[in-house]
Amino acid sequence: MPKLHDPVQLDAVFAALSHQKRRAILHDLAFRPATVSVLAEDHGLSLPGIYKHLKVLEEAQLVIRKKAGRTNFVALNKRQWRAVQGWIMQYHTEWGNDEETLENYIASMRP
Amino acid sequence: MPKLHDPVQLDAVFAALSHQKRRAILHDLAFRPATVSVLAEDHGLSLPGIYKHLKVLEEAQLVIRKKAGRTNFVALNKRQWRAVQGWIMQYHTEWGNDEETLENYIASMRP
DNA sequence: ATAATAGTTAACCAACTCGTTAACCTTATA
DNA sequence: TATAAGGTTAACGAGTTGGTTAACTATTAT
Repeated sequence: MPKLHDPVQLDAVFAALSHQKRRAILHDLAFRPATVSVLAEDHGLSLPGIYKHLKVLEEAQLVIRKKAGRTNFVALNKRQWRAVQGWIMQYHTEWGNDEETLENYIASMRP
Repeated sequence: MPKLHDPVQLDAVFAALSHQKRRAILHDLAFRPATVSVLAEDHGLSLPGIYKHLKVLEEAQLVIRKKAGRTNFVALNKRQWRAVQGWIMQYHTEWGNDEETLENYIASMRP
């Protein structure tokens, strides 16, 4: 599994994912590429509105774009998506009750 | 694997992860719980500074807290962390070159 | 009872976000 | 060539973020 390391990239990726419409756009793009105007239509946004979201997604490298004439196609960047999955999955937390763990820890800290 | 559904929660979780210091705090907490002041010290922040970050993490339910006297202990909320992993991993993208996929798609769209 | 420790809250500020409308550029189409 | 279609850019405004210092509350130690 590929993995992200650059903090600036990670900031950008998670900021991009922190907005419902951008997650919805990615969800769409997971099935098929789309044009800028179709995305605007489908997500109830003005063209400048969708444009900004796409810019955020592109700067996070979560999507790639390709111009064909005056039409601009957008697709999911699977490589980056897998990198995000890699980052998230590197933290394996064991099963167990947090409250209990914290109680024990506090108890162990008492003088 | 548990999974997140509420868009507001997802917004909060990814916004929380979109800041380097908060990711560093979570990284710390993955090993052991800590107090507010120790976290402030370790991450070079004033007490109000760390406090705000912890509030963001707590609202995203990524950490839990427990007061013991005047000391406030913070721990990773493993359940929520696993839920985030679940959300991320539900999108399985097959291996393959995006550029190529997009090229093919554009070609298939041409009149 | 006084003082120190641990944390919280308030107030402030510069920078950024997310939406808008209006103006503009580029590439078809009539 | 003019017009339309598809995108981009600029400018603005309400709201949020991330840090600070100063003031305050609550708990422990002397």
